Amino acid sequence: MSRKTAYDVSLPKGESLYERDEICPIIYALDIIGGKWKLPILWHLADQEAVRYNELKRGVTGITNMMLTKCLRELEENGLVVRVQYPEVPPRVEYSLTERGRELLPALNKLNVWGKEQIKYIRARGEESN
Amino acid sequence: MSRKTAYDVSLPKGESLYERDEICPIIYALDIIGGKWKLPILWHLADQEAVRYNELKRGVTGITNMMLTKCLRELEENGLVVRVQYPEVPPRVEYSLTERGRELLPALNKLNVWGKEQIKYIRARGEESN
DNA sequence: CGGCATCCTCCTGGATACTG
DNA sequence: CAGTATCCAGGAGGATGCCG
Repeated sequence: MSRKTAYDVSLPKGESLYERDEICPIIYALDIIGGKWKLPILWHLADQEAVRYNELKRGVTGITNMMLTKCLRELEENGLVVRVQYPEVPPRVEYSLTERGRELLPALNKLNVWGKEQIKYIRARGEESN
Repeated sequence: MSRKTAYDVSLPKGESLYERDEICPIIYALDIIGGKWKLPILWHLADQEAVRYNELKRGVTGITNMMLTKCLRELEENGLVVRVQYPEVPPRVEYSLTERGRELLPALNKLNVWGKEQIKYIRARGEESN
């Protein structure tokens, strides 16, 4: 989805979640962790110290080299992930979450709680229509 | 983005944010509020009691009838928004957040806080490279 | 006023093959 | 082992026009 213009959503002022005429931090955040693979990658990094490229690839089911590399680069650019390359043969590269990356986890956890409730809610709703 | 398979991300068990072999609540949540217009619409509904269709359209800058209608229908299906139609001429339709929709706001607020920090972080980083 | 139908474009992500 | 390069399909979203 293209976000060229949507950051500056104009709204009436007030105590809303964001400030007028600013880029929206939530949309900004979601762009960073958006797409099909960013979250799976982040989770896989979340419960380990450092993970090697192929280890990551095995962990994130179905991802291709292209997408894995691309996502890791983007996460790195945004400072959520660090890449450490060891000068060995065969090559070894390890990825891990930065402090900034870890700071995102509580927010995701909130979403997680809501999402679980939502799943229950939708299921209950589906059954009552049977 | 197609989520046909990505819900069931396989990960080593442990105290990670989600349970193995379950659909991931975070991805589920992000799918519901994802896309270009859902968040702008939700915010616009967040600080009002009830909003009429064209009022909403004026508030969410740049959205077309098609996208507005489509997004509202999807939000309604997921129980975040209610549509109330009044039997008048000319027709009047009002949209508002449900309780479930409001329960999402605290989670978004967390993301908002992180996003603001992230913006500062990225800006600082950009300047140090000048 | 509050939509829906149709057509079209572009961008994300997939498939496949190759390399230092 | 840890990636790149190239090509391609599908779907989200945009433009435009019509309707009860």
